[in-house]
Amino acid sequence: MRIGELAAATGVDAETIRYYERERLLDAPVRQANGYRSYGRQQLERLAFIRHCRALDIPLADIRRLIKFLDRPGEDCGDIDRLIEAQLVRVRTRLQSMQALEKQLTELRKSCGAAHATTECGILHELVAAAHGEACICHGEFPVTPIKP
Amino acid sequence: MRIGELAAATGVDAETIRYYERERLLDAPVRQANGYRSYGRQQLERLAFIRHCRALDIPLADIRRLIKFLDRPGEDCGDIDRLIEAQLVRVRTRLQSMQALEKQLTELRKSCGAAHATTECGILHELVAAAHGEACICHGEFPVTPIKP
DNA sequence: AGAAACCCTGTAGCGGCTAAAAGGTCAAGA
DNA sequence: TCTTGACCTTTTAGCCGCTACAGGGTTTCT
Repeated sequence: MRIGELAAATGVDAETIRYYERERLLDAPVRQANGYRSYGRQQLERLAFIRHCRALDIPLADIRRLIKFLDRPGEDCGDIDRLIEAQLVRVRTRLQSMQALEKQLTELRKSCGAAHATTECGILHELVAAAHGEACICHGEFPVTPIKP
Repeated sequence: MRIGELAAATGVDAETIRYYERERLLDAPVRQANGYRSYGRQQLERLAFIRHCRALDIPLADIRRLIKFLDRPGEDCGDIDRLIEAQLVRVRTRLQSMQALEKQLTELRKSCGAAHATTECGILHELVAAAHGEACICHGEFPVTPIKP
């Protein structure tokens, strides 16, 4: 299997496959006489494994660790468990901030009334309000108080 | 106000402030005799505006556009409306994929039973299953079917 | 024979910072 | 006065996970 065929079989761009090789997630494959990469079923399965992990948004560094577990089995499963747990925590954290964001933007959009000149735009006014230190639906951590003169 | 004071007043790293200047989100400030940057209240408010937009995850390119609206008011508000709408769409899309991810990882974590050798690790088995083309909770788009020999 | 489709390597770009290197400036303390 | 240390300056490179060239070689189709 050449790289293009592997790409077609997995839906992974050929450039990305070469990138994974550079990043040592895939072993360097055998080369044909002309220098073309040649892949077998094992490499295809490993690539599918990588993409599956990526679909779970697991970082490449963690995938490298998981691959080590695959290659050297019989070791402690707890590390894998912790790795997945950490990923779940990351995802949940981002999920929460995304939810907050969605709420804030929905609120913000409401404030655009019928007016059509930017001077009267509720959205812009709402956004600028933060800069004046007014109470703001989105952004509380660092209220910007005017500097003493 | 020197850059460190502006940083302290807004909670924005001084490096980030210089970065915003390079990216032309902040105007180049007046310099003191010694070459130090000197900021006034206007710059502080602009920085707060930028950070507020960033808290809404609005990309820097869009923030540049919003700043233009601030500087040249009286124009069409519809553009602002569309910009925020687009941001809301982006956020909602990501929110949905985050939710799917959370579900998948929660499922995956369940599959780690009491076994503690990696050979028996349910998580690893589940992850590898994708590579064998088995039905998989997470990853359906490109089922990896073995290559014909 | 020539065009199109594939492959190779190496390098640079994306966004939004963050950090480090290598130096200049200034106020307070020994 | 000298030194320490906190600040400031610039330029440059790194992070992540790709993606997209440029500039070549090879193979396949017509």
